[in-house]
Amino acid sequence: MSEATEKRVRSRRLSGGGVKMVDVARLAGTSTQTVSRVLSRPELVADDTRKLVEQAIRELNYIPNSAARLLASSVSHIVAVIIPSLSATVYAQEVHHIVRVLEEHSFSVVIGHSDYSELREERLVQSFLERRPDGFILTGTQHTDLTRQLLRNSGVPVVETFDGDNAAMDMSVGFSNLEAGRKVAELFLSRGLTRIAYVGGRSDQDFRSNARFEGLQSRLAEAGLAPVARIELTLPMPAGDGVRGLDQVLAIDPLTQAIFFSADTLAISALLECNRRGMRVPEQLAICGFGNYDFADAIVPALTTVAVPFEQIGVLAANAILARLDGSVQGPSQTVVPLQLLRRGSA
Amino acid sequence: MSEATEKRVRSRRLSGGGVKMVDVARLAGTSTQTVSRVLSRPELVADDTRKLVEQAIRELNYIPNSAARLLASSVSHIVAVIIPSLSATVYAQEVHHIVRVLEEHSFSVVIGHSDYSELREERLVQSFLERRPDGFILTGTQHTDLTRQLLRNSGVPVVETFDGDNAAMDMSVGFSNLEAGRKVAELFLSRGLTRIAYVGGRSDQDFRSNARFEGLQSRLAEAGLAPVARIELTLPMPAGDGVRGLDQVLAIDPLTQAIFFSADTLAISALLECNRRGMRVPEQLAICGFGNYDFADAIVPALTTVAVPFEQIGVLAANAILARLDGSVQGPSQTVVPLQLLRRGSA
DNA sequence: TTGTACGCGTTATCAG
DNA sequence: CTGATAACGCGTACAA
Repeated sequence: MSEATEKRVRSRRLSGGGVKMVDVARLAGTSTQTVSRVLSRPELVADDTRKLVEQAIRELNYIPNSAARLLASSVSHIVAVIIPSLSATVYAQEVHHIVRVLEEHSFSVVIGHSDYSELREERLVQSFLERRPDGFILTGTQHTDLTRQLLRNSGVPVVETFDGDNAAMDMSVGFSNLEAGRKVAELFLSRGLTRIAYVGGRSDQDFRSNARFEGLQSRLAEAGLAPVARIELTLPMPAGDGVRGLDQVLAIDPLTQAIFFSADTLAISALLECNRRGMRVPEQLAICGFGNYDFADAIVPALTTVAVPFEQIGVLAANAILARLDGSVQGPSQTVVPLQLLRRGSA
Repeated sequence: MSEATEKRVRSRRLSGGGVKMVDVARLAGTSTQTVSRVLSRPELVADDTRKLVEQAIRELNYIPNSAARLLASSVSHIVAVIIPSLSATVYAQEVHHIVRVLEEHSFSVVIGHSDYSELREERLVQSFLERRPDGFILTGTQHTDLTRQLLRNSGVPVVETFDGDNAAMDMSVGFSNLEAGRKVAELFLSRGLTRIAYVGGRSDQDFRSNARFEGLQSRLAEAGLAPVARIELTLPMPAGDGVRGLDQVLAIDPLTQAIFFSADTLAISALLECNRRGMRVPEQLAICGFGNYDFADAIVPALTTVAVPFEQIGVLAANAILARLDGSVQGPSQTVVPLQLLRRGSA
């Protein structure tokens, strides 16, 4: 390989044009230290020197190397986010707002899918830890022991989201899934409905859905109702699974009066299927969803559902990390955001 | 600060427990080089030594520092992905599959939102470049000059997605938006519809929507039809905007026979609104969407739409980066994935 | 198959 | 306000 070729390859890999801080310093006639200061704490540099440096930076198209910065300063400006899947609107929404907030504070977000598996989450944590993130945002409070140990050991701020019922390792921003279930139970009870079913994710995959079921179940039991039928779907659940859930419920009890679906996607597809079959909603079958997604109030009848403030969760989670990093907040914290039952046409 | 406290703080920030390769080497009784080899090319190490090292790694909970690795090897194992917004299902889906594929190859994905702005994209590129990513995946082919220059200069593989009509800077994986428009025009023509409207994003924001409009318009013009009415909505467009688009179209021409919406979300909400108003679809008004989202075929009448293989786009984009990185593919490339018009009930 | 010496690009420390 | 020097933790090249 000729020297020229080698140089080209090298600079390509470096992908910074090969220009580094020394080059800027040389051109500006200062030391690298001053360049560094202009970049991180410009107020400490004399105006003239600063302008000289800034000029040199532009001229050379200098792009700092964050790896070198991390190595020297042990601050990565990275926040690692692990969610079950980006194809579920819920999590996509949450991440959207996390990214939005963190971008404003010049943090980068690296993202990973646990695919609803604690083990995959563990592997991701392990691999993300190599990047020395300044914060972690996880989903739920269910993790392997190793995950907990790794995280605790690393000392990185951790926010667990979507679960306000269980204790968090560090910080948490979530809502009470138990309460969601109870709210829906109340609704059904207030309408005098007694033959009730629940459709959600598999109990070994979706722990937060479990809590919603528990809430529903326990409140109904308090009212003296028989245990509700429960259908467990394998995650991820495409919208069409709502129809399958509906069919399984009706197979168990054709006279079922109400179904609580663990996600609006399921509820909507079930409701539309009822329309198609001529089953009257809510008279013949009441349907309640969870999440208040797009179209929940556009379909006919409009979907009764539990509104979850996904945006707020994302924003608060990001802020929790930021607050811990800038030192304005110190200890653990547990934030529970409110849910709202939206009574519309379907239940 | 006591020495102990100082040490604790330090190790917290390092978030790797402070254990480094030398520590592992020391415990295993080898050199760091051997540890390094065990991590990257285990086959070059004798079985016994390897086991010793692996044992030491476990015992110390050693977590490699990717910044140091990058600094020494100039490989970051990071791919930067920039999309307009994660709250649009399209992009969330695409990213989902990008992440899925890249995770399998132990690449991390950092993600950013351009918010449909070239300038914000430019700033993101600038900031991501500091991390020396091994690849970039962008959306569309519309970028600022600086973005192009920065990217070209860096030598990083770049994939532009969602636009198969325009020339790419390096590689591209997309579909023809022009063709999408033409396909829909054909459909309307075949049904003898002549008063046609288009509802999409603002022309200065959504360039790919522009192309769909062009395709529609030009094909209709070829058939001798008058220019179609065009409604421009400001991005991001919540689903409810479909109704606003519908209203604006009807305000311009109450006798409009067909509308092509630039996204299914808009089309679905408009269609449901038509149902509510008692406007018969497609007899009175034909509706065609774009994207084939969830519920497109669950509503009544089922939505006629253009199916876009978002998953395939994500997978191909990720693979394009990977192929370039492992050297199996060298030059630029332009991949166009096929679209499919799904004729269903609404048009 | 393993070890040694050095460089990667930046920031912290401390002196001036 | 600025500069010299020493880390930061790992991979590469080369030698053994």
